Amino acid sequence: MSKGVTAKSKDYARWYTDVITKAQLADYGPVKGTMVIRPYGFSLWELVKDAFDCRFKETGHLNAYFPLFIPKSFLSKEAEHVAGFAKECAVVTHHRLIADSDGEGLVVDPDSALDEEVIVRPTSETVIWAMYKKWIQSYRDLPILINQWANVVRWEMRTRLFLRTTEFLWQEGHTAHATAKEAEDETRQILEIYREVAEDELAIPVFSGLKTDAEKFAGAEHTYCIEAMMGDRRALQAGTSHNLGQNFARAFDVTFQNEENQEQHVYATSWGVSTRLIGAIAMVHGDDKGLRLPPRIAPKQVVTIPIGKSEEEIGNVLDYLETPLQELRENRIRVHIDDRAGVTPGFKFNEWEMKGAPLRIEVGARDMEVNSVMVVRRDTGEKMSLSKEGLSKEIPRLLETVQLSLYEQAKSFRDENTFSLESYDEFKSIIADTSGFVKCGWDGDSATEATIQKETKATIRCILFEQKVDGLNCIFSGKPAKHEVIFGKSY
RNA sequence: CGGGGCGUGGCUCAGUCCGGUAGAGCGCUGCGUUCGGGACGCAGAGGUCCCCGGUUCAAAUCCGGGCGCCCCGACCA
Repeated sequence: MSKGVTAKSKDYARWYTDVITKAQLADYGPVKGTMVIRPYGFSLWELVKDAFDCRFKETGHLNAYFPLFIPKSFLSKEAEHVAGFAKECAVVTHHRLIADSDGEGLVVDPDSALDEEVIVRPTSETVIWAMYKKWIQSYRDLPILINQWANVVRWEMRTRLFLRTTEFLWQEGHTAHATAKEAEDETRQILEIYREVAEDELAIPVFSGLKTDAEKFAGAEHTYCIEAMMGDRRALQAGTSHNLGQNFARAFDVTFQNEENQEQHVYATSWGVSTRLIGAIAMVHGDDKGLRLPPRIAPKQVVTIPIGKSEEEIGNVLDYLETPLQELRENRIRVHIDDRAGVTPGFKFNEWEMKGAPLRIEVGARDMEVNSVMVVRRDTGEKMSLSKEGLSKEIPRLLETVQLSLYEQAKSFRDENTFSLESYDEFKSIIADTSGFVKCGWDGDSATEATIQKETKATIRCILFEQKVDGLNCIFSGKPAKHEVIFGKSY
């Protein structure tokens, strides 16, 4: 691992790429736009995933798996949905390769063309609703609360590790309900889970709200979202929950008989978060030394680095630490001992800072003499000498402190860069000069939204749940505001 | 798809203008000394200079053609 990363202030995009690759979260795959998630990055993803998965299960959802391949014709059944995804679909047209006539290469066998071409799922609404049609007859079959963890493919032109890759991992929930209210409750319940995981586990403060029609999911009645601010003050959509109404039920003709024996279309929701969240964690918390991971999702919460001049001295340190570290493990703390030989302690300090381990324990002869250990916080860099006996109590407390501190730091940063404005001139200069979020009134007109986007590149990230529209005017038109919204430049 | 740049050891790149033994730093391997903030010495390994063709006694270097990648603009979780 070469030294350091490009300074955040110097080149944010490069800083980000440096951190992701040097912390060994991910690497570029051989096909343009693809990404390898390396073991450290995948461990992080697994912890994020579990935080969501257990909450989905607590609220009655079950995991299932639907196919990667979808008949091309399915995509076209819902008009908005096609328009949204058709232009970025990978299409499978053949099923065989043969040796090239003039050498060693392989070419597509023209005789192997598929009768019906299939697409690689960009999202699974269509296959899932084709199946739900078979499974739903009566109100007794409802609700269906299914989630799947899967990969999807969207053929993007410009990609960035975790933030936008051709293939990515995500979770997509697809539910079917008897009433509009149930579907709406589900959509909101999931959004609340997203908010909770983002804030409590990933330590990322978010704005929750509604997407405008221009920004909503293709095929949804309406879309709720959580929006976060990255370290360069740009917005990142961190999760979306869609109320699909009866759009997909109509497109796939999915009906049920209600208690009054009437045939009705089913109400639907879908919702997702993706590996993009890993990018968000890096951008919200990272600094010029690398990642800073919130303890609740850090693969290694406490990294111990023994210091000594010989194998024997290292052995003594490991003996010294055995009991306290065992106690921590029994307490379900993820403890790692970096006892690699031939690498200096200083190198290890830097490496684990790059990887964002929340706490580091350094132990050498000096500590053993006074029956203590040196503990260093990644978020602040603060070093403290703690008694060996107190560790099993102190470490969990410190991890909590770091968790909260990261959240507070991120929240202060976001709030300092969120401006409540009333003048469009100020709006333009804020967006152009420092970036950041602008909280302001909007007249609800999509033409206004489009013009602002054209002039400033800022989009409405969300219509806030908590609204104060009394006396508020539209930032652009000056007409009475219909909504209070957050504008920002987005990823 | 439009504009710009680049392909040389695992990585970052020099060498190309002006043809003449393929280099540096980092990384890697071995041994020794080190070890509380990215250690040092010695010895080594590692190359289709993107590909194809041409010019030449001789091509990483010149000429022609191709391929690939990166950056900037129009779409996006």
